[in-house]
Amino acid sequence: MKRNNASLIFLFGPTGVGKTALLESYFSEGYSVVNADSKQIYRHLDIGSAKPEPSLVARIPHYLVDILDPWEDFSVGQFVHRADEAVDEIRLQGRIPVVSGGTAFYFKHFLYGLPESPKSSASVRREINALVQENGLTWAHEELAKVDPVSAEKIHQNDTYRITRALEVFRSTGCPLSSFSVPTLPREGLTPLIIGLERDREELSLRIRQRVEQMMEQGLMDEIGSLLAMGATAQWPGMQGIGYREYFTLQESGGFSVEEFKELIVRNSIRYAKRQMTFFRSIGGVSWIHPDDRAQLESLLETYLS
RNA sequence: GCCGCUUUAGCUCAGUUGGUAGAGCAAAGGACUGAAAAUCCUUGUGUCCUCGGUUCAAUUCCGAGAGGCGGCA
Repeated sequence: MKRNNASLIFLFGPTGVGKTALLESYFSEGYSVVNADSKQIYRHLDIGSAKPEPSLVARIPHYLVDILDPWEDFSVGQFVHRADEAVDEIRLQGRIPVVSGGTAFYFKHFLYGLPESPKSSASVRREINALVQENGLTWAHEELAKVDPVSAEKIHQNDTYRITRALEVFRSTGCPLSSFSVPTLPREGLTPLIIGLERDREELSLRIRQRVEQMMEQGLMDEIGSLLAMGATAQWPGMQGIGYREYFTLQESGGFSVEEFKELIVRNSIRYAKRQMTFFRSIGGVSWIHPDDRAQLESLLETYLS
């Protein structure tokens, strides 16, 4: 098997599809993994984020796992920069990088490159949030329409997140978000083998259910307990992850039963998996396979790497 | 056994003074310009429990039967 210096593999799929197991059996020899999962970058989120076992990480070098504390901010921009560095380093070692994870947004921008728009500013965002809080979302959308009619047209009036971001960009640059161009083609020299993992709905739901059960057995509650002891709040970026956020949601609404907690995690995971699939399907050039289809996977690798 | 209430979307229930029905939740589909496990959008045909009667027309009224809940025996 010849190793092309430009070789790069993407491995993605919805939560619970079986990415980690596949890494274990196919990519342990001569490969290094670059994590593309927005929650596994955080330390202390081991069980709830379904982080790979230490034994796997010991066998296959992993990059971008455990690089931040769960209260620290991260973004696609940082992901792309750090993933680029990781890929370079892996190649220097004569190994093949496998970008693996479930955050479709990260894959998209890694493949196409970042838009020209500026990175997010926490302080400006805070200001905007305060204004939105005070004057209401309708007002915010109208404000946006004044300074950036193109974005206002595209962003739905209920989409707090995107309205805030668009206003933030205008405030910090004086230019509308829509004036920054978005790349539509893969970056120069980037020709990865894109492997998408897919299972049918019932199969995936069942696996998600089993995995949540397993997380509870592994001590998800204890993990949350120690995060709380560290001062965790629902506002920590890491606490937005499924398996953690449900704790805060249920706390807020009063009651709390383990059964309820598990069911909520299962439901949110299944919904997330669906959103992931929608996003992944919009990425071009993907070879979709079932994780158990060894022959298909082997032939894809063979063809790509020779 | 008797009496009362109840049976409508996967679930909880509205509703039609008789013209074949609609909310919430669940579910399905979609979007994605540096927080993305985030944020947001769209989508409701279902023997209105069954059988019979009245009626131009019944899920709606009447009768019987069946299931559920409660009370009395």
